[in-house]
Parts: sequence; structure tokens; C-alpha cells
Amino acid sequence: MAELAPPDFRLYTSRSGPAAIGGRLRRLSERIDRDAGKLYAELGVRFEQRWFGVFNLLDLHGPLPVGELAAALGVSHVSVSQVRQALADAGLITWERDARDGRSRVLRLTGEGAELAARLAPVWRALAAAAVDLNAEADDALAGLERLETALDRASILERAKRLLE
Amino acid sequence: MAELAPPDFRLYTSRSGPAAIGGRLRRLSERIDRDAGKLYAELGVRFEQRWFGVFNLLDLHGPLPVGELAAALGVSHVSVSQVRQALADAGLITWERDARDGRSRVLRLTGEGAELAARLAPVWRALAAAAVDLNAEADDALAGLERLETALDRASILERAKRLLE
DNA sequence: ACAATATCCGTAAGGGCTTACATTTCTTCC
DNA sequence: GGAAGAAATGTAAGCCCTTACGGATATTGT
Repeated sequence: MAELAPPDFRLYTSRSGPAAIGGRLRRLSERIDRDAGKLYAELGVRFEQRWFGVFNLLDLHGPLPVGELAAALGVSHVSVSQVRQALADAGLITWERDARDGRSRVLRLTGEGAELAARLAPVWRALAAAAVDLNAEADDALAGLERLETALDRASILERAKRLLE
Repeated sequence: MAELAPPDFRLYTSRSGPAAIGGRLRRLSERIDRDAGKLYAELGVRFEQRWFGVFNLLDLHGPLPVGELAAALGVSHVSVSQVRQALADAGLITWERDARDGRSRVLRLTGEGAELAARLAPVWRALAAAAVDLNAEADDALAGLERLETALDRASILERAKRLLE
């Protein structure tokens, strides 16, 4: 039985199209997320990486409704709603109905939340700097991601594949 | 209240380090996976994209145990085990104990599985070609991913951030 | 003014991966 | 040859997102 060690794996996946791209992207993102998470744990801070988007945006911008947070972060309102719940349970935010639109819930940092944001600021700076560092070392791989997104906007994998199937 | 439309979003995330990278990678991968999945549905084939790795490797290489599949695909044995269950339920593979090592379960395609693999071959070729196409249009963004992986192997985000925090 | 529609948000369920832990079966080494 | 450790796999639970659907509130058209 032939050996199938990592080098063969790289060869294998690089030959296998979208599954390869998708899978690699996913693994990379998990690797990065998990790493960021470890940092909070090591610092003894009760904070989860998935909270970052909502929390940081509230800190930078001030109070915002769920929908705008979702749009700004590029995720579903459901995802924001779940994070809202977790952040509220942790005492970092509160929310209230918008006076002008009863459907809307406006989220804002609590005092405790603002304190934590201040305390985490240097950590986030370090993480951001680490990301810049990493990206530089990878010769601006992020620019490639951007190009990938643009190319997908022009024509999805589905469209391309269907075109090629005819 | 300021507008926070997608252009602002791009600006925002591009400034925000690993959360941005991680999230973008994840969204991209989901976009690609979902697309590939739609293709099977449109062709009326009962096949899920997450089966691809295991299924295709069994097709290319012949029978393999769970552990080797996991190593070759770069995922956990648990993930392979779950796919195994699904593929078996769909009648596409069977498995048996390895005669020489009772701990090991060797997976192999059924006749039905082999037939499906043959039927899907052109689809996979089209998907692979679409991926190549996409990558070319994005000026070899995949090379950037490779560089990102290599850079992360040298020093994780965690290590880099901790170094910068001192 | 009021029905029809659209919008904002919430809950439930699921997808695809992971880690943590349990089980079974080698392998080693006295 | 038996105990101790290693290895292959399985199960359970969790993570972080999603879609599907439902309820409450605004808006629009007549």
C-alpha cells in the first residue's frame, strides 16, 4: 500500500479543484481563529474571537442596530443575534428598542464592555500587526483573496463549471 | 447615523487583522462549497460536496483505511468517520476490518459507488477546470494561499502576536 | 383608513468541521 | 505472558456559521 504523506497530499489537493480551494480556505481560517482565541485564554480574559466583529464595531462606531451590524460585518442578522445574546450574557453589551422603529434593537457597550474594549485594545493591535506581518511574509496573499472575491463576483464556480460542461 | 454599506465594510475588515482574514477565508470557502453542491443538485445526482475528498480518493487510489484517508486529506479521522457513515448509508462504499490489524477499517467503493464515480468524472473535470479558470483570473491567488500556509508553519499568528505584545 | 407587503429581528434546526473522551486492538518490554 | 503504553476508530458535544420560518412593526397603495 502506497504511503500518502503530506507532500503527496499537497499534490493531491492542488489537482482537485474547488474542494481543494474550499477546504484549504476553511482550514486556514480555523487555524487563524483558533489562534486568536488562545491568546485571550492565555491572557486570562473571558472573550471569544467570534465576538470580535460586533464588539469592536460597537466600540469604534457607537450603538448600532442588529441589521446594520450584520450588513457592515457581512454576516447574517442571525449570527449577530447569537453574538448579541452571548455578549449580553457576559455583561458586555445591552440593547433596547429603537424609539423611532419598534422593530429595531440597538446594541451598545456597557461600562464593563467599554472597559474590556480598552483593555483588549493592545491585544487587537498586536493581532492586527501580526496579521500584517504574516501577510507581508506571504507576499500580500490577501490581495489574491481580494482578486478571488472579485473573480467570483463576475462568475461563480457554478456558472463556470456549467459553461464548461456544454 | 452613518451609513455602513459594503464598501465601508471592505475598508473596515481590511483594517482589522486576523478576524478579517479568518472570516473572509471562511465565507469564500462556503461560497465555493455551496456552489459545487448546487451543481450536483441541478444534475439530479445524490452527492454531497463534503463527500468528495474521501470518495474521490477511494476512486483514485483504491481501498484505504480511515486513518490514511484522514492524513491524505488533511482532516481529522472523525470527519472521515462521519463521511464514511454517510457514504455507506448512500450505498456508495462498504468497509471491513483489516485482516492484519483488527483496529483498522478499510473503506472501498461499492459497484454502485464506482458507477457514480464514473458518472461524476466529467463534472469533477468541469469543476476542476472552473477552479483553474478562476484562479487564473485571480492571478494565481492560490499561490498566495500556499505562501500563507508556509508563513503560518514558520510562526503562528499566536506566536507573532505574543512576540509583538512584549 | 386599512389591507397588502416589506422590513427587522428572533428561534429552531442543520452543516461540516473540530476537540475530548471511550473502546478496541496492537506492540513492547520486562 | 501479562502489564503498560501506543494506535485506530468511534461517539458525544461544541463552534460558528447558515437557511427556514414566524412574529412584530412600518410602509405603501388604493
